[in-house]
Amino acid sequence: MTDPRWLDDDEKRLWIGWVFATRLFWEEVERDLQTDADMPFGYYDILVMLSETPGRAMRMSDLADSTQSSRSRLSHAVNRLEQLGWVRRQSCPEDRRGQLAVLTDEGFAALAEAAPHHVESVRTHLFDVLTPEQRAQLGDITETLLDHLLPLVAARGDGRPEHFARARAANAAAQVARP
Amino acid sequence: MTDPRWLDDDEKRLWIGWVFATRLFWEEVERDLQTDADMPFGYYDILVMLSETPGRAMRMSDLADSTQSSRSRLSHAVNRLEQLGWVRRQSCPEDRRGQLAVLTDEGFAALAEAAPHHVESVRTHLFDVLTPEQRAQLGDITETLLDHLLPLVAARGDGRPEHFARARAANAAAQVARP
DNA sequence: CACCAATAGTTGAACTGTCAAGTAGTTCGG
DNA sequence: CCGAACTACTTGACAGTTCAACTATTGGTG
Repeated sequence: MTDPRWLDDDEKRLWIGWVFATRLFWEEVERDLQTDADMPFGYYDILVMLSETPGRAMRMSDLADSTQSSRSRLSHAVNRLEQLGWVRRQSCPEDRRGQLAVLTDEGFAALAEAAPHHVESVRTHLFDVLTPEQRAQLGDITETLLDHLLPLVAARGDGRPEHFARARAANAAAQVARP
Repeated sequence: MTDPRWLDDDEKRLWIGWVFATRLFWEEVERDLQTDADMPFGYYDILVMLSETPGRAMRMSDLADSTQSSRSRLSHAVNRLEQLGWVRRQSCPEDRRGQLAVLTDEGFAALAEAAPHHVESVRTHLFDVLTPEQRAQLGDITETLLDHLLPLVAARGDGRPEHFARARAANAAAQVARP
């Protein structure tokens, strides 16, 4: 690599702040979720996505895409969720390669139990600490980052970005399951 | 839990943007580092921290604290790094419970090789896409988040926050090892 | 219609990280 | 100067992730 563009002091400060903030934030949220509901965020996210789909069922690929997950990861995750009794697999009528992941009543209940804690956690660690102005700015910034990141992911053909719209439209990952 | 404070639509949008942005960002950076240097960010971070310490050696606990790492995690990581020949353990003269992690020449070389790619990756996925104004705002926001998060971590007695200052003062994680 | 590429999903091995428990050395009160 | 409490670090089992390889099915194309 020729002539690396090293960071100057301001940039370093921002970088380190970003590293710590994002990583600590996720540690906190995952930790809360683990404590309150005994599930990792990735599983929570899957349950939410299913809970908000009509029929509470989704094709594996679609589910993978809308949860920022590789197919492999999702497959393993659904194995685990199936074993917990929260999700059930069902083969897809239209496409015999396909599988549907179906949220069970137990899964829905687990989610309904977890959701209020999780929302509280998200508020505590994100919304409550930011001013309205900062929220607006952060919204902008994440927009910008996503404009850069989503095409990258798309280019690798991982699937996913087509589904960001869907994930975004859905309540995805925070609001959920008011019974 | 009584009366959860569900997110409204704007908040949901921000939340989902934040989730995707932070997670995709880290996926990209970790992926780049894996591709270019065949190491996870956590290991890179350890090597950087060592490389910037006089003597290129550090107590395990200090190293853990300055890399956002539990002692256990660090211990495992150093096992791996030792096995790669990049770090060497050495028992600490002043405190016979203590261990020093020492960066080897091979470790330094691996870092020097990785660093330019990594900086480029960080620029590409973060700095280059943001306007100067957005950078300033993001700096502010991460500050704010850290003001909230660091005390939390501290309260759990994980160690760490005392060392944030140090990590910040050091070049930590991006600039590095101009030989 | 037969073939072949692309799609859907799974699996197992290797790796990283977490949690709880364990060892060893230090410090400090009585 | 003895023992209890604390600190430093390690370990082993386990959970989640990735990667590469594999099976089954579908959808063109000649």
